Amino acid sequence: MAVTLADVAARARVSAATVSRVLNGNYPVAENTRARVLRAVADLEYVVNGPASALAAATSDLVGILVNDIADPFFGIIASAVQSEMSTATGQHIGNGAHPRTGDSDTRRNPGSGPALVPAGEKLAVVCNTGGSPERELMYLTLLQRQRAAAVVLTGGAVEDAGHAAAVTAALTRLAAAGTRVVLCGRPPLGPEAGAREARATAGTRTDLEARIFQRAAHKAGAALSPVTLAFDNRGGARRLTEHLISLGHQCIGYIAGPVGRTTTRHRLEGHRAALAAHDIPDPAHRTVHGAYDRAAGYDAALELLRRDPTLTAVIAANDTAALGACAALRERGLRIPGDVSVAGFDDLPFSADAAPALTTVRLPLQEAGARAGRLAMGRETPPPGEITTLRADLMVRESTSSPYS
Amino acid sequence: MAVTLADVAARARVSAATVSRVLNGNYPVAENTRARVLRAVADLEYVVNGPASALAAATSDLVGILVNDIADPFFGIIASAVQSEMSTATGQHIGNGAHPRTGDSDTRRNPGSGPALVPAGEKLAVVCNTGGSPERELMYLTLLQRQRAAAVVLTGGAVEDAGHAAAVTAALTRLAAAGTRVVLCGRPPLGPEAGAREARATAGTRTDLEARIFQRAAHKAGAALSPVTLAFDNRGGARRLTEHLISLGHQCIGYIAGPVGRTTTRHRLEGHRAALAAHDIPDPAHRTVHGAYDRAAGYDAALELLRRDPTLTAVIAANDTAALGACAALRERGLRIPGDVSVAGFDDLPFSADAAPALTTVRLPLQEAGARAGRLAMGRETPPPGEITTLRADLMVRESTSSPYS
DNA sequence: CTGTTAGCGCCTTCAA
DNA sequence: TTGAAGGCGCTAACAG
Repeated sequence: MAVTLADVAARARVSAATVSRVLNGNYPVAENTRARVLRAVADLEYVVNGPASALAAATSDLVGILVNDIADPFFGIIASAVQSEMSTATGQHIGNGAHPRTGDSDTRRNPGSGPALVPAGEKLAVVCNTGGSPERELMYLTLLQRQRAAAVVLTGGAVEDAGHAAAVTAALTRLAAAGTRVVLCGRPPLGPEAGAREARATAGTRTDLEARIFQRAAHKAGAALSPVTLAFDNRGGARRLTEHLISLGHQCIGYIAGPVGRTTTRHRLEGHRAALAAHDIPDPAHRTVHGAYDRAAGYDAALELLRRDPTLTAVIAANDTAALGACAALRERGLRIPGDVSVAGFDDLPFSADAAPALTTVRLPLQEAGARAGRLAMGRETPPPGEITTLRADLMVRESTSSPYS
Repeated sequence: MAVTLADVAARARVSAATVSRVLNGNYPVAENTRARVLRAVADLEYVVNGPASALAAATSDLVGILVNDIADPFFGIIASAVQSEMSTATGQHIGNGAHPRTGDSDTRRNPGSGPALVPAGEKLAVVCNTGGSPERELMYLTLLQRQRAAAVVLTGGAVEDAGHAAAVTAALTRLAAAGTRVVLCGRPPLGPEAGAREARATAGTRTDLEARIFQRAAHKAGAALSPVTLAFDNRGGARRLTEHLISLGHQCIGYIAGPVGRTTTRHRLEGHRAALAAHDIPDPAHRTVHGAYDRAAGYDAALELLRRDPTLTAVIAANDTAALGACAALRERGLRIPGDVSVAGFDDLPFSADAAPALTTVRLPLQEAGARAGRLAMGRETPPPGEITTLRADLMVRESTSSPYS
């Protein structure tokens, strides 16, 4: 059927072993032999059989990046950074649309037509969209283990459910045991404690079966698994944001939280509440509304908050997208921002600075996080001591917030 | 090292073939044998070795989705749709953050802990970010061929360069020859003609080598390759958009085009110019500025257009993101939208409706396109007659455009 | 319905 | 520096 190593070997009049060696560049080969082989490869348009080589070598060049929502730039930015960092060729983002450069770089270019020359060691970084579904997350993890992926990067918040936490921990443990590098990026650390706390928190509603499953997985995982973790300081950022509003004079702040049962949602909400508590500002339950991390949810939530308490002077959303939805809702209600109501978001996605008014928010170093995760996944950067790094979350004050007395 | 089929077979006291059969569900197996095998699989936490099975079966469950910019929701939305359509489990997007449902669905669920049960035939849909780089595009194509991908979906505009077009055509031809399904989504059709026209257009600047390469590839590809194509009506949409502005009374319209050398850029620009020409409105070159498809480019371009011609009454951007950047620039210049200057975009991304003022734009059925591409890639939908479908591009009139006399 | 027998294409010792 | 040979784990005919 397809061209195989043997065909190339025959044409180059060498053994298959030699062809393998020049292709993998991990063994000395005479220069002219090497040239002959390369020519044969080009002539035959030979393309390595990935499965075969992965089988023989017991490793593959697949790297999986799991995201909760690929349509959300939050994840797109992280994934993009992970990928660029992983590509050996320093492929730049050709944003300005310049014609592809044809200059010869250091790397030898493709001689003639035929398949693109893939640098040895090049990884196939792929992003998998879980859509926030625990089942799909586990499925992808299994699928990646099947492929004997070289590395797996999990991004974004996790679902808070003891059973699922245990299952993920188990899956990651298996992956790690199989030699796959595991990196958590913008995701809270794993570990028995995390799961245990959840287990306690939801104990009332959990079945015995779930409890047992969890115990088993937690036990197996034990201290054995502690993947490299890059976490965002969601709590701290949220707290600083709310404190900013408080310092402006706001006392009556509505909070549009993310979906319930997600770590990110909880951490941001905790930060918000910590700020309120620190200033002895009451926080009645009706001032918090949960919703998805999208525009429509922000829109609906803002309306709901207003309905519950028309005296609100500020609204904080769990992310920028929802914040903009909230802005739209407030505007339609005839309220001016920040004149009548201040609005703030979280993440500092690119469009936030361009909104009208520009959105006050919390900047997360998405790019940096992705890049580091990429290097970690490639094994090009040694994990930080303790294996868990917390990334800064800086307050970005812009035009959408002001004093309520103005 | 890892648990293998043989281990499972031994534990279940059956042959490896039998285990394979129950796992792949493509062959009758006695119910109790089947149960025994499944139990062994769970006990041993066995996970299929993907490479090995791909090698033996000469196919894999990998499906690649190539996008130009994963951080751009335009691609995120398409990719997301492709993926959901591909997942056999009707995994919904859990947007409302409800706790994962634990109800037993029709599909048998994971018994106990252990690896997630992956439905037979489940594909691993992965998205590859080319960053708009032709080299990376080719590299990914080769990498996917290596993996013997089941299907490849190319999304978005293509780079217009004879050499590259030929290389892509050649790569896709090889892929198709190897049994990989190829789908073009939101990307203009391939084919010798397309390449040929480009070849002619740029003949002056091309080297003989490139010409020869192209000839060869075009010849090989010939009529042989005509992948299923889903194209957007970029020309028509752009034309209708510009006509809308003209009908409002605008005569002096600035155009912020996308990066040069891209099909999408050219098609939209052509539609714009066709509208102007049809109404005998002059179109001096200085009214068009090229830039990336991002916010910063739109911002800069708007400023440049204004500098060149302060009498502009409208600005059309090649996409929504750039349009919003342009809005920001105009606003900073003290111009009101649409009072002083009308602004329009393209794509109708979710945030466009929420901008202030809501953006007039052209809606592209991204979701629908992605979903169809997904079905096509899975072979679940037969290609339309002629194998090339053009998707509608509907004008969405909102608040950012108005008569220049208002 | 289940077991047996060959490979699938490549990598990797081990010799030469 | 190169060749020869065995096996990686699974699937797909064939038998039975």
